[in-house]
Amino acid sequence: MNIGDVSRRSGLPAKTIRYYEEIGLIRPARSPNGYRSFRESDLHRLAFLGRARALGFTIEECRALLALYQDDGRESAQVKQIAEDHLARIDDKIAQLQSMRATLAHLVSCCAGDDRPDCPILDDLSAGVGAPHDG
Amino acid sequence: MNIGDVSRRSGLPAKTIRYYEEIGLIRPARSPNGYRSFRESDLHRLAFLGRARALGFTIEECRALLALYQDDGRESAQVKQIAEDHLARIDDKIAQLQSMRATLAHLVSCCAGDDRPDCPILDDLSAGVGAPHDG
DNA sequence: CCTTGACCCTCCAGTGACTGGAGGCCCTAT
DNA sequence: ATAGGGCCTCCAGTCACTGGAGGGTCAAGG
Repeated sequence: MNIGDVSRRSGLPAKTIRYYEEIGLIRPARSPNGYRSFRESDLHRLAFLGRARALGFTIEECRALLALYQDDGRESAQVKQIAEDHLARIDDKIAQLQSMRATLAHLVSCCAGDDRPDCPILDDLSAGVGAPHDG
Repeated sequence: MNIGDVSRRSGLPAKTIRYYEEIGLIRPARSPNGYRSFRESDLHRLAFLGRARALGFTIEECRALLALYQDDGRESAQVKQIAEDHLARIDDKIAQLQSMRATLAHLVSCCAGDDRPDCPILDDLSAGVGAPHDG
């Protein structure tokens, strides 16, 4: 298979596949003409990577997961640890975004959104540093 | 004020403040010795930026918001538009993360996390591309 | 006068995970 | 011979910083 074929079958852009080779996540063979020549096992690895990335794992986590996947002597606890760490990160991010969302939604609901300049959003943003009021 | 003072008062790292100058968000004066010399108005801008960034606005949105803030002839609708676009982006991200979270939490709950190699997390990740099964 | 230490400066490189583009080779069909 | 699509490498850019090297400035203490 050429890169275009694996790109279509894995759903990953060719650029990304080349990048994954560059950082050592896959090692496709080469044809005499210099083209990358992918086996089914390469495609399988790429599909794995695509799923893991879609779940938000970092590249380094993907690398670790792939290594565990290949390792018959792994302990599922190692995999679970990676997944749980990632889950915790996701929860942090969700919490952060929800906090932003709450503040922002409130400000938006307070703003008339008309042709006048008065704007509670800007008022809030500019209210950070205490203006030195007599004292 | 030197950069260390505004850093402390705005909560932004000195590096970030220099960066904001580099990209034209602030224009502090200079002392004869070459040090940046910040006025209260610079600090105010930085605090504004800090708040806007904390709400997740991009730098370019911050630039636009600052411009509107300075513009007495603004219409609050312009501000609201930026905030609503951002709110929509946040909602997208939250939805995406929650979908990841759901899948991942399910997988984690299915994984024994012991010393044996069997792992539903890896099974799921590797189940992307149809293995050619007899036919 | 000299040193110490905290502060400040600029410039360069790196982060994560790609993405876009230039410039050029390969292969098949006409 | 040519046209087109696919493939190659290498370089630069994204976003918003962050770290570090190498060096100047300033006030206090010996």
